[in-house]
Amino acid sequence: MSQEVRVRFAPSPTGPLHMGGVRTALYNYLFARRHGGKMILRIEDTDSQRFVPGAEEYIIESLKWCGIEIDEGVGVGGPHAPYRQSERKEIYLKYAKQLVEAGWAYYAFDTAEELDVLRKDAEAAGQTFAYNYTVREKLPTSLSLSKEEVEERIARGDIWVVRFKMPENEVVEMDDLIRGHVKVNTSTLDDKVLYKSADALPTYHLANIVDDHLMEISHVIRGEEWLPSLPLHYLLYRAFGWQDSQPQFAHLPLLLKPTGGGKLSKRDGDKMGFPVFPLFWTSPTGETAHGYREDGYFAEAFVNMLALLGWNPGTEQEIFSMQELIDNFSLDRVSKSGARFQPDKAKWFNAQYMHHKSDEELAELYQPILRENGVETTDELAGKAAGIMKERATFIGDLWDLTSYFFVAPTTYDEKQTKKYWKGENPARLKELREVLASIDDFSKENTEAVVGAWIAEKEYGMGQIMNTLRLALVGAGKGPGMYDVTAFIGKEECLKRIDYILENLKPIE
RNA sequence: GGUCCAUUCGUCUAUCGGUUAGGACGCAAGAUUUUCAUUCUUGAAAGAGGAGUUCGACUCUCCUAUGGACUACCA
Repeated sequence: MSQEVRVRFAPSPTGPLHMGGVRTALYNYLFARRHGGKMILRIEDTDSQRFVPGAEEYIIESLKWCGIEIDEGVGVGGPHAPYRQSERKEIYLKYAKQLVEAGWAYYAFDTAEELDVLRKDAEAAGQTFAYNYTVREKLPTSLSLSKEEVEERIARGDIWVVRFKMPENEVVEMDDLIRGHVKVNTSTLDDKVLYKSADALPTYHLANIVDDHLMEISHVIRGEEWLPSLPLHYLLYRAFGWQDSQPQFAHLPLLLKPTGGGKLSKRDGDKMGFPVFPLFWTSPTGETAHGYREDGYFAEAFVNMLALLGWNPGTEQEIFSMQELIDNFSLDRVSKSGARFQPDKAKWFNAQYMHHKSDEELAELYQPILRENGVETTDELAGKAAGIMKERATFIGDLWDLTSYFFVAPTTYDEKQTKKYWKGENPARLKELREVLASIDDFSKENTEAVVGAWIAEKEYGMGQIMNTLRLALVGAGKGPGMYDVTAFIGKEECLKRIDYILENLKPIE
């Protein structure tokens, strides 16, 4: 690529960023890094009505959590600052006027209410109202009104908008890096609003093109929902005379609901029992939504899962670090069709990352949970316990259930296991085993296993009966790792204590 | 309704004209095991339909069907 790669992620702060947005950001980031380019974060807050306090901070924190680094933009600054469109307000009017003067746009004085009426009337007549070449010279616009009247209306403070003057019958030919060649006839398009005088702000279309141009964006990688407005954007580049430096476009397939039936939306999450947001979210009105982070997902697993939803490396590798994603990413391996999000797969990815964590990493993550449960222990022991059981866990939060008996002696016993093993000769045998254990000096896993194994063999006892009875005493249930993992972990003294406890406190089943 | 995009196992996907259509998740069975798991092995499971082009089509073209997006003074 001869030209410097500059991509942008340009969310609108209308609420928490959902996972589809995170994926768009991720693909932009991977593409930028892959080509040694820059990743820009621009906040598109041109809709004052829908602005949600806290959303911008949420977006920034989400990207940070995911490891998506911003080179330029809101929060980090850069040569094209400001990167928040509300702070660039004064830039856009000039460009809107430039378009009007060049005959590519015009003023329109309709009120929102008037347009609503026109739409309703058309609907009632079984038609669709389109603001386009068929009506723009009949409605109050600078195309139908005299120059004087237009100036007068503007001067006296009538509200107006600038609309793009969509050519009447022209085929726009476009190229998309993912979809290939696309053609659209402009007659099917309408005259989009580019600028609104009421709040002195541009709409997405104008702000987007102007900023992408000013910020020297080389590639626009965004969701497929923008594909229908691509012809307008092409025409805008042409109207401004910027077609030579126009960015290349790539429209990403959508993320669909697990059930099919539509794109994943902000409301789907809690309804279907999985998070749709990266981070926990509290809206200004107090509503909350689950987040992957708080639900126990590792950022690396979340990113890995998202990366593979709509892109694949062409090999059978599925586990990728961020660096591996960067090294392998390319837009031509992005699929064209929407990808249904599957919560089960997300869990699987998390489990994979869990299994590969070191004891040290696990200790750090697990300690807070141990403390919550009233356990004070060393990082070494926390990590060791987690390490023994990690392969059975999907989330860090699973570990407590899986390892609590390493730290806390059972005082109640699982009913099923009790009925099965706390009967017959087993209690007496456990007493014998206690003495065997008491005589062992080297309580390591290997030695204990050798001594106890030899004893069972010599006595010709049933391995299953002995071990499960011991398990009942030490764990309190029919679960857990190999018995000698437990004995070695809790140590001789604690072992004997737990055996004594069950012998004294649990009545054998007759 | 209109415009545009898409369509391989239930799901995510590989295949870039010639394959027994491969992998992963999930599911089922078996093996291992002192328990619960893990793990391992195996299995079931797909080219939407119809025309063409071609020696040959999942792959190219067209039609149909289905799904989706867009159709705001929202992004």
